[in-house]
Amino acid sequence: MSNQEIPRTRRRRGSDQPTLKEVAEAAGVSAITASRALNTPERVNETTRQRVLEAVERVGYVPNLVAGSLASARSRFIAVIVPSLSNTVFIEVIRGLQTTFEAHGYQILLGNTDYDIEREHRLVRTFLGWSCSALVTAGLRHTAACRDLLVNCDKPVVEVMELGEALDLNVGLDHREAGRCMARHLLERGYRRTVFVSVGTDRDYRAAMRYDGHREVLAAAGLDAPFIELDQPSGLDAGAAGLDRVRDAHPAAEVVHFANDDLAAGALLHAQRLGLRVPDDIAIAGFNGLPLGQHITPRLTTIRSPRETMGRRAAEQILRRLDDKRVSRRQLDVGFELLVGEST
Amino acid sequence: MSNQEIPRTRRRRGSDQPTLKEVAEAAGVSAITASRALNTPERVNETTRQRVLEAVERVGYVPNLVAGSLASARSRFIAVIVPSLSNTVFIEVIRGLQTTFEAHGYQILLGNTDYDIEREHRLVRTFLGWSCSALVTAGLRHTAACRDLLVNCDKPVVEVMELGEALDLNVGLDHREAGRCMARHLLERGYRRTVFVSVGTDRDYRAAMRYDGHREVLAAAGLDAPFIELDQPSGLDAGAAGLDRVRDAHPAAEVVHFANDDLAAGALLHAQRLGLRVPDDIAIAGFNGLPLGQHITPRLTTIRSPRETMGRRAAEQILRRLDDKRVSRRQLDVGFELLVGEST
DNA sequence: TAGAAATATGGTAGCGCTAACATGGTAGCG
DNA sequence: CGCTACCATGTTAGCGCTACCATATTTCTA
Repeated sequence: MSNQEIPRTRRRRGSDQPTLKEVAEAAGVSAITASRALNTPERVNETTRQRVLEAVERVGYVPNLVAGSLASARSRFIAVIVPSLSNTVFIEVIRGLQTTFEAHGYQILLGNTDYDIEREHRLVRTFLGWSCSALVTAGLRHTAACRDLLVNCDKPVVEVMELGEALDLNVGLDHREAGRCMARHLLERGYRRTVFVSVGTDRDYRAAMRYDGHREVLAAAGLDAPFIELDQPSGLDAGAAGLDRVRDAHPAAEVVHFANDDLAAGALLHAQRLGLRVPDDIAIAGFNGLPLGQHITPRLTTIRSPRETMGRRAAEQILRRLDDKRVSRRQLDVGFELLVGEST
Repeated sequence: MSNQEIPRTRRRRGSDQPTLKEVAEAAGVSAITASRALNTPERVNETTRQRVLEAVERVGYVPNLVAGSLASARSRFIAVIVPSLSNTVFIEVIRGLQTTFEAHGYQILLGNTDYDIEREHRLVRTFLGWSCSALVTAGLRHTAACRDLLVNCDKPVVEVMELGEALDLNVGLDHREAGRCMARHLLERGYRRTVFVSVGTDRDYRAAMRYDGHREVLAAAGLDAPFIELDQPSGLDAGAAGLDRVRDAHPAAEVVHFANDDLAAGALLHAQRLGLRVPDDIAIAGFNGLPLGQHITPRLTTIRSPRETMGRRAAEQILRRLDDKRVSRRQLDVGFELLVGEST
């Protein structure tokens, strides 16, 4: 029969980008040598390497990293999972991670949980599907299934922000102690009637931990520690509203301990507008140590958290682990610093 | 011979994670059916689909997205390239992109150029190597090689922030016009002696464009438009320093037009500390419309740029393009809004 | 100078998945 | 009833790269 079934090759090149094979042909070497010239240059002869690099230029080769990852079963991705991009705190941690990792040739895969641990779980699955080299996630609270994935994935996992019972590596600070620290400062200053103001402690549970520390210290001094939770997103507006709420519900309050500097600064600026004298009429304290607080008059008393450092340290721990140098301490306390301004 | 060369299969499973094949076996179907059950559920029988999903649960399958991308020649990555993570402006654009893309099942691959277009070029290469579905990059300035890559990659490319001669899609605002707008406002208010203060215009060239607009309007009114460039990173500190520089170099200045709100707010807070009356002793204007400016007394006159919206619009354009619905306008002006406070 | 060790390169076989084509069964229609 | 149309599923062949092993050549060592 003249019309035989020709099992014609089914070509389905993804694109018409040149491949490593074409580079190899252009350089007159095998594909594997071309691969080595690009990835482990010390394992090929210098002149060969030059020929390959030249061929890369000539044909306009862009390595297909997807194929490389599949073949080598590792990518150069670092999964970074944060609860929010609206909070400077996480941005700065990301910056620390990003700077360190990018310098070592790793890419950040950014995920945002919106404070939902189910979403965290889904993101972890996705990122593991990308064979990421390591994962960084904010906080110690996860769904059970997510914990399983993280424990069994056999990759470095860093939980950042707070300290505690971690899955693998842990870089953060002790929020309860930070709360205690500020409360002690307030007592030293002679304040007795405090109010702690926070937003959404179900989401920002670290704020709740700081409140716990605060309350503990006041309780030890035989004092009450009233608490107000605002039902709006954190920000300067919320801080202003918080101050109003305090003046309404606790007219005799001497000092307001805000869960973060955005709230505290909002309150401070609002106090200015209302013509209240800070700290004489009402004292104000915050948490985070944002630059803004140090520019307002009076300067805000707050606690500086080393956010960018936290990101850098986390990245360093991971890099060390990936280099297979054992990581000495699995838990790293980055500490904090009380900044005393004139607002208390 | 009893000791034949057994060409033993060299197994080199990347991990001991279950694969789709194992899921398929557990469900009693072929691999491709399992694949379809997960990716195109409408193409399999409902009961089959259920069996597959159940098998996925049972064996604890996590899809290998790297393999999937290689086979299908597309990933669900969107490359996002920004010059800095220290600037709220880019963060908010990223937030807009992130929210929209994550809702459609795309992952953000984040790159930071640190205002270096060579680094941008390298990032573009890397991201193309990951078969990203689309690229978003800040600004219209690229190296020639980078332009080539972007033009020839046959993927949606959006240049955000400013408007102009774009490679593909373009979402942004007219910075020169924003500069003009503020300058006109200042003239209307009766100010004649202005100073424009900026930082690193070689990097933040959009600030330079705003200055161009500012100068143009003043020149049309026959007025000089002195300019001061600070050599420190933008921030409240720099704003304070900027105000000092102006008072030193231009003691008769009536108004300072700052390149952004961080600088302007820093100056405003510094003026408070110095006991200067704003706007009577010196008026202050900014750009961006950050919340901070609206909380300071007097409120900052500034221009609100729709940053998160810019990200969202860019994402929508890309999604439409990926769905192959032709995108009507390739250039999208998101506009801006003059916010008049009491600082001018 | 033989033998070991190091260096440089190549051939082959996958990595885990999906596109393309093939097949068998059921429904629709004149 | 024969035809097409469609649906559900399977078979095969890659996607582009690198791990693993093998081989050839050079250098070093005893």
